[in-house]
Amino acid sequence: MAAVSFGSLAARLELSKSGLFAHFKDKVDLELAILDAAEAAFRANVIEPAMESPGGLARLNALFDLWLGWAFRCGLGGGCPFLGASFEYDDVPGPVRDRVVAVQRRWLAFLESVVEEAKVAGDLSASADARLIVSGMLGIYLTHHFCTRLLDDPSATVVARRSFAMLLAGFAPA
Amino acid sequence: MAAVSFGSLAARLELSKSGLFAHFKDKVDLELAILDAAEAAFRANVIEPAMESPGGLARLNALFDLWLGWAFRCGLGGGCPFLGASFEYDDVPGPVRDRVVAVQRRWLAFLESVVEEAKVAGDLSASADARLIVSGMLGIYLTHHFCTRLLDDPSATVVARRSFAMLLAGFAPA
DNA sequence: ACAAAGAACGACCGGTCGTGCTATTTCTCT
DNA sequence: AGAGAAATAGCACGACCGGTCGTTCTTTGT
Repeated sequence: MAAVSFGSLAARLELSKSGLFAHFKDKVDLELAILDAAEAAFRANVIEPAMESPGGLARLNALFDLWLGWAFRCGLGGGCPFLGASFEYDDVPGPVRDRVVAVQRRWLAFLESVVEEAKVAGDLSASADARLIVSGMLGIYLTHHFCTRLLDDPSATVVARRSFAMLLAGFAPA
Repeated sequence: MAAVSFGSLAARLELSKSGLFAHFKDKVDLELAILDAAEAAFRANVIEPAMESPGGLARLNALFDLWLGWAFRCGLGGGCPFLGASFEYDDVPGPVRDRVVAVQRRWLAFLESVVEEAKVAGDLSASADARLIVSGMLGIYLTHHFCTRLLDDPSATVVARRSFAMLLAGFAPA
């Protein structure tokens, strides 16, 4: 978020800096709007397409596939905006951090609910710890982001998919 | 790294801003020095203690335990400096990013070598993919950092340990 | 005793940041 | 066509940024 400023944004929009203030009264207002837009993009490009898969394991697989690299696919050159904001604001109290926390918690809770669906459908062991599975998925996503963007590792996506397969294999139904 | 500036650092050190320039000629010089110091702390508080464990799986376990939350244990209030720098500089070319990349690559390669040791010692399946294991460990570390610092999740450490146990269980010797 | 070196100082520079104020333009609705 | 609202522009502000300057003070080696 530090990458975006009124000055630079106005220049890129070919608009005066003060003209932007007609739309965003504040810096935090701007940042919250960015998060809103990112959330809408995430919903449209990850959640909604996955909703066409039947609930349970199929949907979980679809969510994982769509989650991986979604920002890149949306043309967001800066990587996942939620991850960026998460690491930038994990130390900075305020409404922006609160929003980021809320978004992340909601997303993880949603993933957990899909895992629970897969359990009742018999696609995953009834004794599987949904929390552990979602935590594992988050780890794979974080690692993929890390290895792709920082380390330029071309095999990151392959490794991520294999990791996910192994994760689920550990919770296969009895 | 954006959190540290010559002005703020000088104030905290009760020293004039220009006095700092006698020690660090540049902003990047300062940042590289910070990374050096962080690396020394990491070596002293994670790697060296783990070297007292016998090589192989025991050392891998020690490394994991010492890795988790090492920054907090060292009094680094801002979380793992390498993670912060990684996400801050994954987009910013230059000597700082290069250094961060080098540090991370070296650390992951080192972890991989310990996994290989555990394989030849028979503590892990000979067919285990070291890359996959290290990637899993990184994911658990990232998730732990994320859940601890952003989400204030008190169960993050327990989940991390269980995830690690499950990860290794997937590669148990035949 | 004296010179060289290092550390610290305060003042200052150009630049960018977020943010306010006051026009002016442009659009919309009667 | 004209009134009123919305959007945009221009300008200035104080704060902070990284960085340079010349100057002092202290230490150290000879």
